[in-house]
Amino acid sequence: MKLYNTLTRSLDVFNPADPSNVKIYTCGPTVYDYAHIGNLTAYVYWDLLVRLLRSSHFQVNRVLNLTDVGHLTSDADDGEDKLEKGARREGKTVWEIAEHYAGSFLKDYQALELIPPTKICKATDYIQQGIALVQRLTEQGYTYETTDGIYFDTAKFPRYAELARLDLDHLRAGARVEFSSEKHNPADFALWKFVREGEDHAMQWDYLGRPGYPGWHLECSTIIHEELGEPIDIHAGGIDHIPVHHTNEVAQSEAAFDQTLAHFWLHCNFITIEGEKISKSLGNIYTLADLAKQGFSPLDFKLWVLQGHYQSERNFSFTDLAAAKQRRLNWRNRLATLTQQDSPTPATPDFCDQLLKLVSDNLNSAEGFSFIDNSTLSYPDWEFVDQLFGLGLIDSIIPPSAHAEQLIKERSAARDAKDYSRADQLRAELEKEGITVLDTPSGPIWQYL
RNA sequence: GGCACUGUGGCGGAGUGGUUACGCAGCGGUCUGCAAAACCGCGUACACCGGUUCAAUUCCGGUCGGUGCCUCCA
Repeated sequence: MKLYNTLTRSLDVFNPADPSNVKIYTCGPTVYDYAHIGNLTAYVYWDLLVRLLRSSHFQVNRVLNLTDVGHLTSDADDGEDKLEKGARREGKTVWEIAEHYAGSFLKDYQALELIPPTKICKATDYIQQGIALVQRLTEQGYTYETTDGIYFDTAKFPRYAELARLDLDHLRAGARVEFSSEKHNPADFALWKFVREGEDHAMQWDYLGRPGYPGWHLECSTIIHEELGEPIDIHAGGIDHIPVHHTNEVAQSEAAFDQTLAHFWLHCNFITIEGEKISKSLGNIYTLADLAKQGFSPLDFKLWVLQGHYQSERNFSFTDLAAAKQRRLNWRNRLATLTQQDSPTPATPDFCDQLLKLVSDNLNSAEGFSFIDNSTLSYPDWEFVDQLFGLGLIDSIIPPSAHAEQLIKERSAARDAKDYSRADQLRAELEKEGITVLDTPSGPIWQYL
Protein backbone atom coordinates (compact mmCIF):
# COMPACT_ATOMS: atom_id res chain seq x y z
CA MET A 1 0.00 0.00 0.00
CA LYS A 2 1.24 3.45 -0.90
CA LEU A 3 0.25 6.69 0.78
CA TYR A 4 1.24 10.28 0.17
CA ASN A 5 3.23 11.32 3.19
CA THR A 6 3.30 15.04 3.90
CA LEU A 7 6.46 14.48 5.91
CA THR A 8 8.44 13.36 2.86
CA ARG A 9 6.19 14.93 0.21
CA SER A 10 6.22 11.68 -1.65
CA LEU A 11 4.30 8.48 -2.18
CA ASP A 12 5.72 6.11 0.42
CA VAL A 13 5.11 2.41 0.93
CA PHE A 14 3.17 1.90 4.12
CA ASN A 15 4.64 -0.69 6.46
CA PRO A 16 3.36 -0.47 10.02
CA ALA A 17 5.63 -1.52 12.85
CA ASP A 18 2.98 -3.92 14.10
CA PRO A 19 0.35 -5.11 11.59
CA SER A 20 -1.85 -6.24 14.43
CA ASN A 21 -1.86 -2.76 15.95
CA VAL A 22 -1.80 -0.03 13.35
CA LYS A 23 -1.93 3.18 15.34
CA ILE A 24 -3.90 5.99 13.75
CA TYR A 25 -4.90 9.35 15.09
CA THR A 26 -7.34 11.53 13.22
CA CYS A 27 -8.09 15.09 14.27
CA GLY A 28 -11.72 15.39 15.23
CA PRO A 29 -14.13 18.30 15.23
CA THR A 30 -14.61 21.17 17.61
CA VAL A 31 -18.13 20.53 18.77
CA TYR A 32 -19.67 23.99 18.77
CA ASP A 33 -21.96 23.72 15.75
CA TYR A 34 -23.44 21.18 13.36
CA ALA A 35 -20.93 19.51 11.05
CA HIS A 36 -21.23 20.69 7.46
CA ILE A 37 -20.40 18.59 4.45
CA GLY A 38 -16.94 20.14 4.22
CA ASN A 39 -16.13 18.87 7.70
CA LEU A 40 -17.57 15.48 6.91
CA THR A 41 -15.56 14.80 3.75
CA ALA A 42 -12.46 14.33 5.90
CA TYR A 43 -14.09 11.57 7.93
CA VAL A 44 -15.24 9.83 4.76
CA TYR A 45 -11.69 9.78 3.45
CA TRP A 46 -10.27 8.50 6.73
CA ASP A 47 -12.96 5.87 6.83
CA LEU A 48 -11.70 4.68 3.47
CA LEU A 49 -8.21 4.55 4.95
CA VAL A 50 -9.40 2.42 7.84
CA ARG A 51 -11.42 0.13 5.60
CA LEU A 52 -8.54 -0.28 3.19
CA LEU A 53 -6.19 -1.21 6.03
CA ARG A 54 -8.69 -3.70 7.39
CA SER A 55 -9.24 -5.22 3.97
CA SER A 56 -5.47 -5.54 3.70
CA HIS A 57 -5.54 -7.60 6.91
CA PHE A 58 -4.19 -4.97 9.25
CA GLN A 59 -5.74 -4.43 12.64
CA VAL A 60 -6.51 -0.79 13.12
CA ASN A 61 -6.29 1.03 16.41
CA ARG A 62 -7.74 4.42 15.72
CA VAL A 63 -8.30 7.28 18.09
CA LEU A 64 -10.49 10.26 17.28
CA ASN A 65 -10.69 13.31 19.50
CA LEU A 66 -13.60 15.62 20.13
CA THR A 67 -12.54 19.14 20.96
CA ASP A 68 -15.07 20.08 23.59
CA VAL A 69 -13.06 22.86 25.11
CA GLY A 70 -13.16 26.20 23.34
CA HIS A 71 -10.14 27.57 21.60
CA LEU A 72 -8.65 30.65 23.06
CA THR A 73 -9.68 34.23 22.77
CA SER A 74 -7.00 35.84 20.70
CA ASP A 75 -5.63 39.31 21.17
CA ALA A 76 -7.46 40.29 18.04
CA ASP A 77 -11.19 40.67 18.58
CA ASP A 78 -12.27 38.16 15.97
CA GLY A 79 -10.73 35.20 17.74
CA GLU A 80 -13.67 34.42 19.95
CA ASP A 81 -13.96 31.22 21.90
CA LYS A 82 -16.23 29.06 19.83
CA LEU A 83 -17.92 27.17 22.57
CA GLU A 84 -18.55 30.30 24.59
CA LYS A 85 -20.00 31.90 21.51
CA GLY A 86 -22.25 28.93 20.88
CA ALA A 87 -23.38 28.95 24.47
CA ARG A 88 -24.32 32.61 24.32
CA ARG A 89 -26.10 32.12 21.02
CA GLU A 90 -28.29 29.37 22.38
CA GLY A 91 -28.59 30.38 26.01
CA LYS A 92 -26.97 27.18 27.21
CA THR A 93 -23.84 26.30 29.12
CA VAL A 94 -20.65 25.47 27.24
CA TRP A 95 -20.95 21.93 28.52
CA GLU A 96 -24.43 21.56 27.09
CA ILE A 97 -23.24 22.96 23.78
CA ALA A 98 -20.39 20.48 23.61
CA GLU A 99 -22.67 17.60 24.54
CA HIS A 100 -25.30 18.50 21.99
CA TYR A 101 -22.99 18.97 19.03
CA ALA A 102 -20.85 15.98 19.88
CA GLY A 103 -24.03 13.91 19.76
CA SER A 104 -24.97 15.43 16.44
CA PHE A 105 -21.54 14.68 15.02
CA LEU A 106 -21.70 11.06 16.07
CA LYS A 107 -25.13 10.75 14.48
CA ASP A 108 -23.75 12.04 11.19
CA TYR A 109 -20.84 9.68 11.58
CA GLN A 110 -23.22 6.77 11.87
CA ALA A 111 -25.45 7.93 9.04
CA LEU A 112 -22.42 7.89 6.74
CA GLU A 113 -21.74 4.31 7.83
CA LEU A 114 -18.24 5.18 8.97
CA ILE A 115 -16.50 2.53 11.02
CA PRO A 116 -16.42 3.71 14.64
CA PRO A 117 -12.95 4.60 15.93
CA THR A 118 -11.45 2.23 18.46
CA LYS A 119 -11.75 5.06 20.93
CA ILE A 120 -13.22 8.55 20.93
CA CYS A 121 -11.56 10.94 23.35
CA LYS A 122 -13.00 14.17 24.68
CA ALA A 123 -10.42 16.87 25.24
CA THR A 124 -11.85 17.75 28.65
CA ASP A 125 -11.12 14.23 29.89
CA TYR A 126 -7.41 14.83 29.38
CA ILE A 127 -6.83 18.13 31.16
CA GLN A 128 -4.66 16.73 33.96
CA GLN A 129 -2.58 14.71 31.51
CA GLY A 130 -2.22 17.86 29.43
CA ILE A 131 -1.01 19.77 32.43
CA ALA A 132 1.52 17.02 33.05
CA LEU A 133 2.76 17.49 29.51
CA VAL A 134 3.14 21.24 30.01
CA GLN A 135 5.03 20.54 33.21
CA ARG A 136 7.30 18.11 31.48
CA LEU A 137 8.07 20.59 28.72
CA THR A 138 8.71 23.26 31.33
CA GLU A 139 11.15 21.02 33.19
CA GLN A 140 12.96 20.42 29.93
CA GLY A 141 13.26 24.13 29.30
CA TYR A 142 10.97 24.40 26.28
CA THR A 143 8.53 26.92 27.72
CA TYR A 144 8.32 30.46 29.03
CA GLU A 145 5.62 32.28 30.86
CA THR A 146 3.97 35.54 29.86
CA THR A 147 1.24 37.50 31.60
CA ASP A 148 -1.42 35.52 29.76
CA GLY A 149 -0.07 32.01 29.56
CA ILE A 150 2.66 29.47 29.11
CA TYR A 151 4.21 29.37 25.70
CA PHE A 152 6.25 26.90 23.73
CA ASP A 153 9.58 28.37 22.68
CA THR A 154 9.95 27.29 19.07
CA ALA A 155 13.54 28.52 18.98
CA LYS A 156 14.43 25.63 21.31
CA PHE A 157 13.10 23.06 18.86
CA PRO A 158 15.27 23.20 15.72
CA ARG A 159 13.07 20.86 13.68
CA TYR A 160 10.06 23.13 14.15
CA ALA A 161 9.67 24.09 10.49
CA GLU A 162 10.23 20.58 9.08
CA LEU A 163 6.76 19.14 8.59
CA ALA A 164 5.27 22.23 6.99
CA ARG A 165 8.58 23.28 5.41
CA LEU A 166 8.01 26.72 6.77
CA ASP A 167 10.32 29.57 5.98
CA LEU A 168 10.33 31.15 9.40
CA ASP A 169 12.34 34.20 8.39
CA HIS A 170 9.88 35.07 5.67
CA LEU A 171 7.00 34.26 7.94
CA ARG A 172 8.22 37.01 10.15
CA ALA A 173 8.74 39.45 7.36
CA GLY A 174 5.47 38.81 5.64
CA ALA A 175 3.06 38.27 8.50
CA ARG A 176 -0.21 40.02 7.79
CA VAL A 177 -0.66 41.65 11.14
CA GLU A 178 2.11 42.00 13.65
CA PHE A 179 0.34 42.57 16.91
CA SER A 180 2.10 43.42 20.10
CA SER A 181 2.89 40.33 22.07
CA GLU A 182 5.19 39.05 24.72
CA LYS A 183 5.96 36.10 22.50
CA HIS A 184 9.64 35.62 21.74
CA ASN A 185 8.91 34.49 18.21
CA PRO A 186 5.79 34.81 16.08
CA ALA A 187 5.60 31.03 15.77
CA ASP A 188 5.58 30.47 19.53
CA PHE A 189 2.23 29.17 20.71
CA ALA A 190 0.29 28.85 23.93
CA LEU A 191 0.39 25.55 25.77
CA TRP A 192 -1.69 26.87 28.60
CA LYS A 193 -3.65 30.06 28.91
CA PHE A 194 -4.46 31.95 32.12
CA VAL A 195 -7.94 33.28 32.75
CA ARG A 196 -7.33 36.99 32.96
CA GLU A 197 -8.76 39.43 35.46
CA GLY A 198 -12.33 40.22 34.49
CA GLU A 199 -12.41 37.54 31.82
CA ASP A 200 -15.45 35.32 31.94
CA HIS A 201 -14.33 31.89 30.87
CA ALA A 202 -16.75 29.12 31.75
CA MET A 203 -14.36 26.21 31.31
CA GLN A 204 -11.36 26.57 33.56
CA TRP A 205 -8.99 24.43 35.57
CA ASP A 206 -6.45 25.14 38.22
CA TYR A 207 -2.78 25.10 37.35
CA LEU A 208 0.02 26.89 39.17
CA GLY A 209 -2.57 28.08 41.66
CA ARG A 210 -4.59 30.09 39.18
CA PRO A 211 -7.43 29.38 36.78
CA GLY A 212 -6.62 28.59 33.20
CA TYR A 213 -7.39 26.43 30.22
CA PRO A 214 -5.40 24.44 27.68
CA GLY A 215 -3.97 25.72 24.44
CA TRP A 216 -5.63 24.33 21.37
CA HIS A 217 -2.85 21.98 20.29
CA LEU A 218 -2.26 20.41 23.65
CA GLU A 219 -5.09 17.90 23.53
CA CYS A 220 -3.87 16.03 20.47
CA SER A 221 -0.37 15.49 21.78
CA THR A 222 -1.79 14.46 25.13
CA ILE A 223 -4.35 12.02 23.82
CA ILE A 224 -1.87 10.42 21.44
CA HIS A 225 0.59 9.93 24.27
CA GLU A 226 -2.00 8.51 26.65
CA GLU A 227 -3.96 6.31 24.26
CA LEU A 228 -1.58 5.23 21.52
CA GLY A 229 1.96 6.06 22.51
CA GLU A 230 4.59 7.50 20.19
CA PRO A 231 5.41 6.79 17.49
CA ILE A 232 2.07 6.27 15.81
CA ASP A 233 1.76 4.95 12.27
CA ILE A 234 -0.54 7.52 10.73
CA HIS A 235 -1.66 10.96 11.74
CA ALA A 236 -4.40 12.33 9.53
CA GLY A 237 -6.18 15.64 9.30
CA GLY A 238 -7.19 18.55 7.11
CA ILE A 239 -4.65 20.29 4.90
CA ASP A 240 -5.25 23.49 6.88
CA HIS A 241 -3.64 21.94 9.92
CA ILE A 242 -0.20 21.50 8.42
CA PRO A 243 1.42 24.86 9.15
CA VAL A 244 0.10 25.49 12.64
CA HIS A 245 -1.74 22.75 14.42
CA HIS A 246 0.25 19.73 13.30
CA THR A 247 3.51 21.64 13.31
CA ASN A 248 2.86 22.57 16.93
CA GLU A 249 1.78 19.06 17.81
CA VAL A 250 5.05 17.67 16.49
CA ALA A 251 6.99 20.28 18.46
CA GLN A 252 5.19 19.53 21.73
CA SER A 253 5.27 15.78 21.46
CA GLU A 254 8.72 15.28 20.08
CA ALA A 255 10.26 17.82 22.43
CA ALA A 256 8.60 16.17 25.42
CA PHE A 257 9.08 12.52 24.57
CA ASP A 258 12.08 12.55 22.26
CA GLN A 259 10.34 10.19 19.91
CA THR A 260 8.96 10.60 16.38
CA LEU A 261 5.29 11.50 16.72
CA ALA A 262 4.02 9.90 13.51
CA HIS A 263 5.61 8.07 10.60
CA PHE A 264 2.93 9.08 8.10
CA TRP A 265 1.09 12.37 7.89
CA LEU A 266 -1.96 12.35 5.65
CA HIS A 267 -3.76 15.55 4.76
CA CYS A 268 -7.00 15.88 2.90
CA ASN A 269 -7.89 18.88 0.81
CA PHE A 270 -10.95 21.09 1.13
CA ILE A 271 -14.12 21.25 -0.85
CA THR A 272 -15.80 24.34 -2.19
CA ILE A 273 -19.53 24.70 -2.74
CA GLU A 274 -20.61 25.71 -6.21
CA GLY A 275 -17.16 27.22 -6.68
CA GLU A 276 -17.24 29.21 -3.45
CA LYS A 277 -15.47 28.76 -0.17
CA ILE A 278 -17.67 27.32 2.53
CA SER A 279 -18.66 30.15 4.81
CA LYS A 280 -21.57 31.33 6.84
CA SER A 281 -21.73 34.71 5.18
CA LEU A 282 -22.21 33.10 1.77
CA GLY A 283 -24.98 30.96 3.21
CA ASN A 284 -23.60 27.85 1.56
CA ILE A 285 -23.17 25.70 4.62
CA TYR A 286 -24.92 22.41 4.08
CA THR A 287 -25.41 19.68 6.63
CA LEU A 288 -26.55 16.13 5.99
CA ALA A 289 -30.02 17.29 7.01
CA ASP A 290 -29.96 19.91 4.25
CA LEU A 291 -29.04 17.24 1.70
CA ALA A 292 -31.85 15.04 2.97
CA LYS A 293 -34.33 17.87 2.36
CA GLN A 294 -33.34 17.75 -1.29
CA GLY A 295 -33.76 14.00 -1.44
CA PHE A 296 -30.17 12.87 -1.02
CA SER A 297 -29.10 10.24 1.44
CA PRO A 298 -25.84 10.44 3.40
CA LEU A 299 -24.58 7.55 1.29
CA ASP A 300 -25.17 9.51 -1.91
CA PHE A 301 -22.90 12.12 -0.43
CA LYS A 302 -20.39 9.50 0.60
CA LEU A 303 -20.26 8.12 -2.92
CA TRP A 304 -19.77 11.65 -4.22
CA VAL A 305 -16.81 12.09 -1.90
CA LEU A 306 -15.26 8.78 -2.88
CA GLN A 307 -15.52 9.56 -6.58
CA GLY A 308 -12.71 12.04 -6.03
CA HIS A 309 -9.36 11.96 -4.36
CA TYR A 310 -8.60 13.15 -0.86
CA GLN A 311 -5.70 15.33 -1.96
CA SER A 312 -7.71 17.19 -4.60
CA GLU A 313 -9.71 20.31 -4.12
CA ARG A 314 -13.25 19.27 -4.75
CA ASN A 315 -16.15 21.36 -5.85
CA PHE A 316 -19.52 20.34 -4.52
CA SER A 317 -22.71 20.99 -6.44
CA PHE A 318 -26.13 19.45 -6.30
CA THR A 319 -25.82 18.53 -9.98
CA ASP A 320 -22.80 16.41 -9.17
CA LEU A 321 -24.44 14.97 -6.11
CA ALA A 322 -27.34 13.93 -8.32
CA ALA A 323 -24.84 12.20 -10.63
CA ALA A 324 -23.42 10.32 -7.67
CA LYS A 325 -26.88 9.37 -6.50
CA GLN A 326 -27.66 8.01 -9.94
CA ARG A 327 -24.46 5.98 -9.96
CA ARG A 328 -25.35 4.51 -6.58
CA LEU A 329 -28.83 3.65 -7.79
CA ASN A 330 -27.35 1.97 -10.85
CA TRP A 331 -25.04 -0.13 -8.71
CA ARG A 332 -27.94 -1.01 -6.49
CA ASN A 333 -29.93 -2.17 -9.49
CA ARG A 334 -27.03 -4.19 -10.83
CA LEU A 335 -26.97 -5.94 -7.48
CA ALA A 336 -30.76 -6.32 -7.39
CA THR A 337 -30.66 -7.86 -10.84
CA LEU A 338 -27.89 -10.22 -9.78
CA THR A 339 -29.96 -11.52 -6.87
CA GLN A 340 -32.74 -12.47 -9.30
CA GLN A 341 -30.61 -14.33 -11.80
CA ASP A 342 -30.54 -18.10 -11.72
CA SER A 343 -27.31 -18.34 -13.65
CA PRO A 344 -25.44 -15.05 -13.48
CA THR A 345 -22.83 -14.14 -16.05
CA PRO A 346 -19.36 -15.21 -14.92
CA ALA A 347 -17.73 -12.74 -12.55
CA THR A 348 -14.44 -11.00 -13.27
CA PRO A 349 -11.65 -13.23 -11.95
CA ASP A 350 -9.69 -11.90 -8.98
CA PHE A 351 -12.01 -8.95 -8.76
CA CYS A 352 -11.40 -8.32 -5.08
CA ASP A 353 -7.62 -8.54 -5.33
CA GLN A 354 -7.53 -6.22 -8.30
CA LEU A 355 -9.87 -3.71 -6.68
CA LEU A 356 -7.82 -3.72 -3.51
CA LYS A 357 -4.67 -3.16 -5.50
CA LEU A 358 -6.10 -0.16 -7.30
CA VAL A 359 -7.38 1.50 -4.16
CA SER A 360 -4.15 0.73 -2.32
CA ASP A 361 -2.47 3.27 -4.54
CA ASN A 362 -2.90 6.24 -2.23
CA LEU A 363 -6.61 5.71 -1.56
CA ASN A 364 -7.59 5.84 -5.21
CA SER A 365 -11.25 5.02 -4.81
CA ALA A 366 -12.07 6.71 -8.13
CA GLU A 367 -9.91 4.22 -9.98
CA GLY A 368 -11.59 1.47 -8.00
CA PHE A 369 -15.02 2.72 -9.01
CA SER A 370 -13.99 2.71 -12.64
CA PHE A 371 -12.94 -0.91 -12.23
CA ILE A 372 -16.29 -1.77 -10.68
CA ASP A 373 -18.02 -0.27 -13.70
CA ASN A 374 -15.83 -2.25 -16.07
CA SER A 375 -16.26 -5.58 -14.27
CA THR A 376 -18.90 -8.19 -13.76
CA LEU A 377 -19.35 -8.73 -10.05
CA SER A 378 -20.50 -11.78 -8.14
CA TYR A 379 -22.47 -11.43 -4.93
CA PRO A 380 -19.33 -11.88 -2.78
CA ASP A 381 -17.65 -9.22 -4.92
CA TRP A 382 -20.39 -6.77 -3.98
CA GLU A 383 -19.94 -7.74 -0.35
CA PHE A 384 -16.30 -6.81 -0.71
CA VAL A 385 -17.22 -3.49 -2.32
CA ASP A 386 -19.40 -2.74 0.68
CA GLN A 387 -16.68 -3.77 3.07
CA LEU A 388 -14.15 -1.54 1.32
CA PHE A 389 -16.29 1.53 0.74
CA GLY A 390 -19.12 1.20 3.24
CA LEU A 391 -21.84 2.12 0.79
CA GLY A 392 -24.47 -0.15 2.28
CA LEU A 393 -25.43 -1.61 -1.08
CA ILE A 394 -26.19 -5.12 0.16
CA ASP A 395 -28.30 -3.80 3.01
CA SER A 396 -30.22 -1.56 0.64
CA ILE A 397 -31.52 -4.54 -1.30
CA ILE A 398 -34.98 -4.98 0.16
CA PRO A 399 -37.03 -7.50 -1.81
CA PRO A 400 -40.44 -6.39 -3.06
CA SER A 401 -43.36 -6.82 -0.69
CA ALA A 402 -45.68 -9.79 -1.08
CA HIS A 403 -48.18 -7.38 -2.59
CA ALA A 404 -45.64 -6.21 -5.16
CA GLU A 405 -44.67 -9.81 -5.93
CA GLN A 406 -48.33 -10.50 -6.56
CA LEU A 407 -48.60 -7.54 -8.93
CA ILE A 408 -45.53 -8.70 -10.83
CA LYS A 409 -47.11 -12.14 -11.29
CA GLU A 410 -50.41 -10.67 -12.40
CA ARG A 411 -48.60 -8.46 -14.86
CA SER A 412 -46.78 -11.41 -16.37
CA ALA A 413 -50.09 -13.19 -16.77
CA ALA A 414 -51.63 -10.11 -18.39
CA ARG A 415 -48.72 -9.91 -20.82
CA ASP A 416 -49.01 -13.57 -21.69
CA ALA A 417 -52.68 -12.90 -22.44
CA LYS A 418 -51.56 -9.91 -24.55
CA ASP A 419 -53.62 -7.64 -22.32
CA TYR A 420 -51.09 -4.83 -22.53
CA SER A 421 -53.21 -2.07 -21.09
CA ARG A 422 -53.66 -4.17 -17.95
CA ALA A 423 -49.93 -4.84 -17.88
CA ASP A 424 -49.12 -1.13 -18.13
CA GLN A 425 -51.63 -0.38 -15.42
CA LEU A 426 -49.98 -2.89 -13.11
CA ARG A 427 -46.57 -1.47 -13.87
CA ALA A 428 -47.81 1.98 -12.92
CA GLU A 429 -49.12 0.56 -9.69
CA LEU A 430 -45.79 -1.04 -8.89
CA GLU A 431 -44.03 2.22 -9.52
CA LYS A 432 -46.01 3.71 -6.68
CA GLU A 433 -44.06 1.32 -4.47
CA GLY A 434 -40.76 2.50 -5.95
CA ILE A 435 -40.31 -0.59 -8.08
CA THR A 436 -40.35 -1.04 -11.81
CA VAL A 437 -40.44 -4.19 -13.89
CA LEU A 438 -38.19 -4.98 -16.81
CA ASP A 439 -39.18 -7.64 -19.28
CA THR A 440 -36.26 -9.83 -20.22
CA PRO A 441 -36.15 -12.99 -22.32
CA SER A 442 -35.82 -15.01 -19.13
CA GLY A 443 -38.76 -13.35 -17.42
CA PRO A 444 -39.51 -10.18 -15.48
CA ILE A 445 -36.91 -8.49 -13.31
CA TRP A 446 -37.73 -5.83 -10.76
CA GLN A 447 -35.54 -2.82 -10.09
CA TYR A 448 -35.63 0.24 -7.91
CA LEU A 449 -36.80 3.50 -9.37
C1' G B 1 5.87 38.84 0.24
C1' G B 2 6.60 33.38 2.01
C1' C B 3 5.16 27.97 2.10
C1' A B 4 2.14 24.49 -0.28
C1' C B 5 -1.66 22.64 -3.51
C1' U B 6 -4.04 23.08 -8.23
C1' G B 7 -5.81 24.01 -13.85
C1' U B 8 -8.37 17.35 -18.05
C1' G B 9 -14.37 16.76 -22.89
C1' G B 10 -21.60 19.60 -21.38
C1' C B 11 -20.90 18.69 -15.71
C1' G B 12 -17.73 15.95 -12.47
C1' G B 13 -13.32 13.17 -12.19
C1' A B 14 -8.95 9.20 -12.51
C1' G B 15 -4.72 8.22 -15.14
C1' U B 16 -0.75 7.67 -18.60
C1' G B 17 5.70 9.33 -22.54
C1' G B 18 2.76 6.36 -28.00
C1' U B 19 -3.07 2.11 -27.08
C1' U B 20 -11.21 3.24 -24.57
C1' A B 21 -10.49 5.73 -17.84
C1' C B 22 -14.95 5.96 -15.44
C1' G B 23 -19.70 8.29 -13.82
C1' C B 24 -23.75 11.66 -14.87
C1' A B 25 -26.06 14.12 -18.94
C1' G B 26 -26.69 13.97 -24.66
C1' C B 27 -27.16 11.57 -29.57
C1' G B 28 -27.70 7.07 -32.91
C1' G B 29 -28.57 1.74 -33.13
C1' U B 30 -29.99 -3.48 -31.52
C1' C B 31 -33.74 -5.45 -28.49
C1' U B 32 -39.00 -4.53 -26.73
C1' G B 33 -46.41 -4.83 -27.35
C1' C B 34 -44.62 -0.07 -25.29
C1' A B 35 -40.85 0.87 -22.15
C1' A B 36 -36.81 0.23 -19.15
C1' A B 37 -32.48 -2.26 -18.43
C1' A B 38 -28.64 -4.36 -21.07
C1' C B 39 -25.43 -4.32 -25.23
C1' C B 40 -23.01 -1.69 -29.55
C1' G B 41 -21.55 2.97 -31.55
C1' C B 42 -20.85 8.62 -31.52
C1' G B 43 -19.12 13.27 -29.75
C1' U B 44 -12.01 15.72 -32.56
C1' A B 45 -10.43 16.55 -23.44
C1' C B 46 -6.06 17.40 -21.37
C1' A B 47 -4.88 26.45 -19.44
C1' C B 48 -0.97 29.05 -22.54
C1' C B 49 4.23 29.46 -24.46
C1' G B 50 8.81 27.22 -25.02
C1' G B 51 12.25 22.89 -24.28
C1' U B 52 13.68 17.49 -24.10
C1' U B 53 12.05 13.28 -27.28
C1' C B 54 11.03 9.43 -33.00
C1' A B 55 6.65 10.66 -29.93
C1' A B 56 4.05 14.96 -24.35
C1' U B 57 -2.07 15.78 -21.80
C1' U B 58 1.86 12.88 -19.24
C1' C B 59 8.91 14.98 -18.14
C1' C B 60 11.56 20.11 -17.65
C1' G B 61 11.32 25.65 -17.66
C1' G B 62 8.38 29.89 -17.96
C1' U B 63 3.55 32.57 -18.25
C1' C B 64 -1.42 33.13 -16.78
C1' G B 65 -5.53 31.57 -13.64
C1' G B 66 -7.75 29.14 -9.03
C1' U B 67 -7.18 27.61 -3.76
C1' G B 68 -5.40 26.93 1.37
C1' C B 69 -2.26 28.56 5.16
C1' C B 70 1.27 32.18 6.99
C1' U B 71 -2.78 34.67 14.53
C1' C B 72 -4.17 30.77 19.78
C1' C B 73 -9.29 32.00 13.11
C1' A B 74 -10.98 26.47 11.33
